[in-house]
Amino acid sequence: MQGSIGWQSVREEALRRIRNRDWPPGERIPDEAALAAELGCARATVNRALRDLADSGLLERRRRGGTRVPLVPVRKATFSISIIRHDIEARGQQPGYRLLRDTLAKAPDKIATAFDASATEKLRHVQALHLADGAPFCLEDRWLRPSIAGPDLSFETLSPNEWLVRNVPFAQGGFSFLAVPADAQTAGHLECAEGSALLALDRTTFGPSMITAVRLTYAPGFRIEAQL
Amino acid sequence: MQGSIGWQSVREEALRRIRNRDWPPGERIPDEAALAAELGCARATVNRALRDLADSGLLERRRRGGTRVPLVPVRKATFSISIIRHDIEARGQQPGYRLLRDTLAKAPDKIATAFDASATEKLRHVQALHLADGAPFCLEDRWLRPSIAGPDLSFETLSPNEWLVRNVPFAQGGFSFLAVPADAQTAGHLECAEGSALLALDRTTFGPSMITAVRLTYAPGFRIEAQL
DNA sequence: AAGTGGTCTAGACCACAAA
DNA sequence: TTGTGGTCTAGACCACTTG
Repeated sequence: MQGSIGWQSVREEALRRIRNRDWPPGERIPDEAALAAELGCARATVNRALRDLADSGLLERRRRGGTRVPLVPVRKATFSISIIRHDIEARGQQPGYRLLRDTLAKAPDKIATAFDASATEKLRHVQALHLADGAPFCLEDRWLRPSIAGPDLSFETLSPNEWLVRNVPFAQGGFSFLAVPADAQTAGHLECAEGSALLALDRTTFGPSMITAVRLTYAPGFRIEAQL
Repeated sequence: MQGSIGWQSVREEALRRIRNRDWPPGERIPDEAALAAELGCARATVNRALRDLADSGLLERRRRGGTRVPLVPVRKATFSISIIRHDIEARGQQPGYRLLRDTLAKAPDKIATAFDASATEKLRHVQALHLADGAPFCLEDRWLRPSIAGPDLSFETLSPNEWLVRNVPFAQGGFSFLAVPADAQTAGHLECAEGSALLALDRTTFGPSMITAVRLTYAPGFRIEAQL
């Protein structure tokens, strides 16, 4: 190795050796000190490079056990979630928005349980449609703890999605993707046939206690894409 | 800050200040040298912590521009993709496998184009069913370049998924999630109603040239889950 | 022009797990 | 026990980009 220094160069060289089977799957590779000597850089630089590869699942590292090329690599993919309007703009389309419903209502058991809400407590239930170039893009069906977003906060022009991202950021949560058949109401809003297979994203957000639960149901044809 | 040292402690302290609005969205935070002095550690340690938060989308960093709490945080989630059998085992279920089809055939245009295959070239077409506790879990529908997996390689007992992960690792590729209605054949294999909404994962893998394209169609109820 | 993050270095100590 | 990665430190230079 003689190319320009830098931990990224070290990573690329290591990646080359992995793909090239110079370092076969299951085998230990030279330790950091040896690589540093061979490549003419500090051990910390090698460490940074190998740690990065390990984070990507292309290497396994263990104290005292050394670094190995895994027999079965676990590739990791990442995708970003933020403001729906930005996603639409990123597709080169004109975003639109329409509030469909904004009421206080008793949530279904599943939701109420997640909120740890009492049997009679009402939650704010908001439904809104996001549009791309005027066509339905995504149906937002959200339950909100009223103490987070009081009645004086209107979602007429600003979607709950965007308000929350801007005002209740940095919270914890979980999410899951699933496929759902379009029910009559959803089919109407998304202008598709009832029973259509739709991609949905369920998401919960909580700080000290539950803040919001939302299902985003996307119009037919929508894909979540990523690179390996 | 007096807790045990370590870059993770610095990250937690920074995270606390972000969530606590000590560092409000849009504002610049103290530079690395200042934080290092305040927290009583080296600048490199602060750097490691803040870089980690920036990688998660919780901070924005720019040379000369300083570090800021973003107005609209972009949360990043990661999920792993590897061997289907392992996923089933991780759910605490007994994995099973059945080969349904293994032929040489002309691929549909969309696939053939991805392979850059000539009009008459045939590709290996494999269909297999993955089972969890004996029930259908996932239908694997794969096209393979024959030069990668010759006819002497049988997929009777080893799924193409697993063979590829073990023998053609470290390749590049892309993938996407989508929802599809179950066609008659898929419904039969997955033992669900025709037209059911199913989660599918399309994936392409290529090295110097296209290696394989696969669609994994999951049984009803399957979810991809992740934490924020 | 100058301030800030990005990175490298050389050395050190520690934690962990394999031998 | 001992070798390996994990991390910290103090100092240095550089790259970018903002004012």
